Amino acid sequence: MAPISSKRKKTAPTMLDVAATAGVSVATVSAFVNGTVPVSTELRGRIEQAIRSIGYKRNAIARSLKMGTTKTIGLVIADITNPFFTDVTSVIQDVLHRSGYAVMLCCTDEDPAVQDEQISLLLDRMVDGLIIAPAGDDHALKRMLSRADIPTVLIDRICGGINADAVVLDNQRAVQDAINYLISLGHRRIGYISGSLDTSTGIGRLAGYKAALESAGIPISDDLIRFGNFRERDAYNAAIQLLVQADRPSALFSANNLMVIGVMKAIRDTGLRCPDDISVSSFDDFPWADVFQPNLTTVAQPVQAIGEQAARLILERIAHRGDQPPQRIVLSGRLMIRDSCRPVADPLGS
Amino acid sequence: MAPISSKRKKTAPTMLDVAATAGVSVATVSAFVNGTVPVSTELRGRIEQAIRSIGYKRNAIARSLKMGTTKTIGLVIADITNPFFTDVTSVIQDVLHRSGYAVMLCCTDEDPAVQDEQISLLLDRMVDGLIIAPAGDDHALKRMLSRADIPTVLIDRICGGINADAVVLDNQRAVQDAINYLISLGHRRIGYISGSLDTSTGIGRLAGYKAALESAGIPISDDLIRFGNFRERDAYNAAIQLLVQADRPSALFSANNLMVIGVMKAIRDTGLRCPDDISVSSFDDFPWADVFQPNLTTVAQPVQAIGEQAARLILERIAHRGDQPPQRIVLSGRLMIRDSCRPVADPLGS
DNA sequence: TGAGCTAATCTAAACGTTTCGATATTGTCA
DNA sequence: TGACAATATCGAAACGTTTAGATTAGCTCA
Repeated sequence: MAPISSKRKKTAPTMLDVAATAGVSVATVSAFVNGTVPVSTELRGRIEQAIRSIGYKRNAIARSLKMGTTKTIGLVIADITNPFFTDVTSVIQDVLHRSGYAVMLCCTDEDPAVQDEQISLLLDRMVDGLIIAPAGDDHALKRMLSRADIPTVLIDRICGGINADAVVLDNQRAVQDAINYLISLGHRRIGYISGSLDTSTGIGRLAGYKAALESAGIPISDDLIRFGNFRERDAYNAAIQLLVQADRPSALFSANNLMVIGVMKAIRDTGLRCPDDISVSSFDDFPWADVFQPNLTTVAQPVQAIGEQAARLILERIAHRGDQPPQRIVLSGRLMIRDSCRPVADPLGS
Repeated sequence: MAPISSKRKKTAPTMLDVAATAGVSVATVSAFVNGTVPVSTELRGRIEQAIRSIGYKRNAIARSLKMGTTKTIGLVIADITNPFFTDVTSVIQDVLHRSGYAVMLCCTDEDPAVQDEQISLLLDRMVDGLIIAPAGDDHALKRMLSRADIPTVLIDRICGGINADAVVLDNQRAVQDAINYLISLGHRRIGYISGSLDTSTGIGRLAGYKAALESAGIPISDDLIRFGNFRERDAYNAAIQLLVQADRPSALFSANNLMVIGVMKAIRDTGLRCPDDISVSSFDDFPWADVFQPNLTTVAQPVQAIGEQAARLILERIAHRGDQPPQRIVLSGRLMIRDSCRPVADPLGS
């Protein structure tokens, strides 16, 4: 007898198979597998044996369909290549896995259009919750979220009109501290490489810069503010513009980690040296910041706490849905003073 | 009339609802939504209208159950915090999304036990394929994979006994080139901070080191080889050991990016300076390597190509299952010479 | 005019679970 | 001994799709 087909469609064993070989009903198998209802030791043994012998594994898809829950969280960030998001992702992933949740990762590349697409993809797949670092202040996003009515927590950035839990930094205060430090070193012409003002972080950080100058009585000049859109390349161009000015700034602050690389390249390419010729500081810390020169003075974000809080919030929100009003958790940055900033040269040598 | 329940269980609209409001059967709706079978313009209009009016979205879970495919790929890596994996993840993510696949991310933290757990999680969720950078050479992993019979591609590392597609680097040659470069600068005592020999990368890179020394006629000394297990902290300790030796090495090579941070910290903490007192080179490049001092000489991996090939292989394997024998793609590293390595000091001043 | 086609639509059975309500099997007590 | 719980088990109906096969309507052509 020839085999029916050489390409046997190997179907994974199901509960039905287990039930058959153990001589019980599928309801009993289900009860045993999930421990929802007591099963006699007799049957328990037979089922256990059957499961082992045919190598049964519960099908999570079928379960999801029936239960209406996928035990999966969608994580939407701008760029997995950015160490800040990487660190946060790492801890979120860790915490959620420990609670039995899987994480679906999506990167928006700071583009609201692809963000909408990605979120739609996650919604289709019926994720139980969404953790989003929103790119831009997008209507489509708001509509989708309010429509889908899904537990959501915003991280890093908030978004007007989205009434969700959020964990963010006190960006204004953090930058203000950093700029105050520069001012305390005698800097008056401080260049600022800003992120996009479509994000709450871009706005908050710039506000911190302005507040610091203002309270020190230093006039705010648009000549000293350039936009790097949180990208290295744009920041490079922005920094070049500031550096070739006749009266160039004595210090530069970059509103995130990606941009400070561009800033340093610009400094190198204009033949300047940091910190000798110009001081530099930036938002976001690096693990190598205190080994490679110049040791950057940065604003470190509490990435561990951000990730933990985000994971906690989404789990709570899933457990209790709309019982409580949205929470907003505001954390503080920490100024890490190293040696990329020098006191401003005193022409009088006093 | 009081409402039945104030907590209306808002159920998402289904195909049945669409069918009802459009006055057609669900089969027709399905045909329209998927474009599998021609539908008259008349009904097409009615269905389109109905979908818009009740805000219908196809339920991907139900679809997956029926179709046996989730359009999801599991990505299993050691550590999302490592820039190498981050870069590769980013491009894999990108390519797969473009093909309509979602990516589920799991981190093993280099621990075979959690690796098994994570893969089991992914298998439960019926991912259509797996891209793995295996941690260790694990039986449980092999058993799971051969049992599950799922399209798999290995990246970065291979694993004896797993007969899957793979995209790896020619680690031996890459390290050999780097060590040859050090030798060409006159170095004879070259310290090596190795990764774990449970991984093919750990083995291949160490082999490169040894091969280079051997072909230069330099004796291989165990005193110059220490294990950093691909972690910063372990590498720090390993480097300290090498640096406090009476006859300390004149150059150090680190087998990955995480470890070289530890190495640099060790150099700093023993009061030495790179490259003046000691030369340093390492596997894996950094985006900032040419702006911060010392500008590290590194072996850059073609991360873009690795990610693209991995994504391509998994898609092909999903499309054609077991038709073709497993492919192994071997890419080459590139030595990026900067200035963390100096010619060895010549005591005779010749 | 009606047999034979084609094309569009529908009916109903899966996919692999969970779970409600029903049934069978005990043991307890009046 | 019969009524009544208390338990353990089972049967079958969902969950929201896809799709094979049946049905219907509209043609063509002998």
